[in-house]
Amino acid sequence: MASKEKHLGEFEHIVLLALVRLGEDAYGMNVRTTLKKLIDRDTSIGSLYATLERLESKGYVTSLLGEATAERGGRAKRFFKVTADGMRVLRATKGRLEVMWEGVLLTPQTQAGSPCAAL
Amino acid sequence: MASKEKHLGEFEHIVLLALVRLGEDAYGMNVRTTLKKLIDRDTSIGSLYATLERLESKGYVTSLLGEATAERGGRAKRFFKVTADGMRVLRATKGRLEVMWEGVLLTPQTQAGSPCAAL
DNA sequence: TTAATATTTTCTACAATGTAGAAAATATCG
DNA sequence: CGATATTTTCTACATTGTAGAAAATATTAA
Repeated sequence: MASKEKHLGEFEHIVLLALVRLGEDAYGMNVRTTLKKLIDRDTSIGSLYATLERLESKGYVTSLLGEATAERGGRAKRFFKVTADGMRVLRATKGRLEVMWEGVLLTPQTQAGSPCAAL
Repeated sequence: MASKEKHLGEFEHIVLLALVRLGEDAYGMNVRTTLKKLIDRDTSIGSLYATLERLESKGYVTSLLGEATAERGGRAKRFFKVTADGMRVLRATKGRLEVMWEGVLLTPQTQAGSPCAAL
């Protein structure tokens, strides 16, 4: 057959992007606050870690426990890093979305007769 | 609290876009072939209709049975139309994705030190 | 040292979305 | 009518999204 592409879920997509952006500072709680700041998205810790773990089991990210010498209270951070495969699937996902969006108008007052006459 | 946004699932997103593009000719089987042509995505009929129905129950599309006077064999087509709400959620989804993608590099040879050093 | 507090992750459950294929419906044509 | 063509409906299950309590583990105060 054809098309053996892997698809990123909507939230997986977002989380993976947050990890890329955070770079060296990519750990759970930080991803959470980042999503809140950037797109005002509220996510529970459970949702986040479940997704993080699934991304890891798919090989899109790897994780490593942080240094125990941090000067703060609390449990050790777990840092995540997006893998080459993770970047690949991000690229593919973006590409497909771009193709699908091609020519689709978004203005609230879409002109009649256009292929996008929903409004 | 905040952020009462509705999120489109990955496939819902794609299907909604296909419907917009197909315009007057947006019915199940056609969406299927369109997805295959545009992004080489194989979808079973079951997957497609399940999603179409969910989109309708959320108010993102409406549907209407086609004319019985079609000059061909087979069952009547069911045409779908994206609603104003459907367009709204598409816009919102795209906006969030654009924010998340901002500044994220995708070239396979990403330069070291950049926030995107996965490759 | 022990308790209080702070920070982050793990665990457990369930809801929503994605996926598939057989079956049903319904039209034309020989 | 029976064969064939086209499209949708139905039934089931896998994967992803969601949440919050509990656990782990560090610092600081008593």
